[in-house]
Amino acid sequence: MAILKEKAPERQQNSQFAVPYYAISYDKFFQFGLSVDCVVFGYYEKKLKVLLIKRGAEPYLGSWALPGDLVYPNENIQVAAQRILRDLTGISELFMEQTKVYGKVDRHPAGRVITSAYYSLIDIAKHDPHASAWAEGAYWVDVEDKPELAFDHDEILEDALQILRQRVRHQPVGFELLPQKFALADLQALYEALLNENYDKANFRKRILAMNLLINLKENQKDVAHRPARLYSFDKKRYDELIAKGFSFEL
Amino acid sequence: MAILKEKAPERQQNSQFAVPYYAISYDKFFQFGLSVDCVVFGYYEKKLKVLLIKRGAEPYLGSWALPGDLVYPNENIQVAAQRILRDLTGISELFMEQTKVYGKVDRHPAGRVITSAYYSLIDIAKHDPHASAWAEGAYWVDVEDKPELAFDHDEILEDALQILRQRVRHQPVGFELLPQKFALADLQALYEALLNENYDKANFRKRILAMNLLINLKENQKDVAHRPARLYSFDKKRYDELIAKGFSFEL
DNA sequence: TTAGAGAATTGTAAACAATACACTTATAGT
DNA sequence: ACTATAAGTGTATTGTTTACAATTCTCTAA
Repeated sequence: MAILKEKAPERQQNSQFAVPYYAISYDKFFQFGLSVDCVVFGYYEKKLKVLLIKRGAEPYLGSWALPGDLVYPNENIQVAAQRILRDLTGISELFMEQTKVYGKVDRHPAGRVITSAYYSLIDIAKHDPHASAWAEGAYWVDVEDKPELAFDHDEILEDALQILRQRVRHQPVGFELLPQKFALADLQALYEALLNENYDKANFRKRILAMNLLINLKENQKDVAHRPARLYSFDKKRYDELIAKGFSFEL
Repeated sequence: MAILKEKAPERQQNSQFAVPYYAISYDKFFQFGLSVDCVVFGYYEKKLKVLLIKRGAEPYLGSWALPGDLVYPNENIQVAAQRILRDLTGISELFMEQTKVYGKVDRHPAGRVITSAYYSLIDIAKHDPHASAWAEGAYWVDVEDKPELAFDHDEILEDALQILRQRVRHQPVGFELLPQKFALADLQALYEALLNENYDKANFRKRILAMNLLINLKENQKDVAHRPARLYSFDKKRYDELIAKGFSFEL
């Protein structure tokens, strides 16, 4: 361990556990509220959707917003996030990942509330959202055509979207948005919707299959008016193995 | 805007702005402390370093820790982060980026303190750290050979390291660790140290130059005992232009 | 002044991967 | 059995990456 710089001359101020010289009492530091806001993405009819609520309470009564709630003082953040999504969707084991913290002094009219944002991906067909207590209703809204949101939620959503696009390029999170069994064309359409690009069918298929992350279910689509496609599912076990070996997913 | 689900039956609980049914008062939600912890990376003698302090106050007096401090109730988080690093390094315009929030109920012995972590990259040669008030001293420590840290700082550092590696692959943040003027071999050594890989000198050079993100300074190294290398600097202006056009940096 | 050391820089053939696009196959509906 | 539609396959071309050798430049020390 290289030490490049020795101890500096003493000053006595700003100590984390003593009263600072300009006399703000220690308690003053413990006045923050903490909330979680969830950006829940879904995919439906070739469009990326986000789950929004209409606020049923002040402030911003009646406005559109991301689902979120205050965290209890004895509750872990991750647990709070799961609680909010469980209330909203009825699902308890959701894919969730932290995006960013938002803590502008004036971001919340009720006081200094900092919020930790999470994004989540779910298969819409499988799980319809309920409305919850603090909302008039929960709705799936097209991301491309969303209303203005309360608080700084527009910024939170924008950031989450950017992080989703980044992730989807480098990690196979996209599978969370699809049903368990899907055709390669479904996967391609999803990627095209998410990333706003078009891929060649033959080449997309080859690239995806070359990764060896799909299980061929030896089972075909039903009730389509043309040649039915082969169904696949995502091989999470194999993915974890590859990751452990230092494999990096690309597009 | 597609509405897939209408308003659900009413319940009255958990409201963000009414007292919940199990009678926790509203004030009870505003008891959190907020801190910022900074993971400052530097690069020196072909090793990745991190700036650590030795704590000069309880709790964890005498332990190694990341530099950090409580945020004032009227202070923006980003501002607090800059303040902490300015106290420590004397630099006011540092590259900083949020990594994650840590909020386990018991992570801090003094109460419920959630912390927002930031990482930062600086050119060690240019800026020596001071020790600050709450620390006995600030030291550059080899990341590969670091002591155990106070609080959950081991986890924070580990996560930051992972994020740094991810970033450095896809965005040219690495340049922040180098002096303004550098040789291609310096850049290669930096990448090799960061990512723990070895690159072919000829191919690395071609890949980097093909990106057109370096400015050839038409100026050579001095005082080396062999053919001096051409010096380059990073062309941030051009990078911003490319990004605006949807360019994505790779490795 | 010059030879040798050490690293920078350039060049290139071969291996590999990505792309465009045409072709073949399977099912449902008429 | 014929047509429409989309699934799935094959391949030549082009472009990129890799490995490794050859060359150039400057310093140092004889």
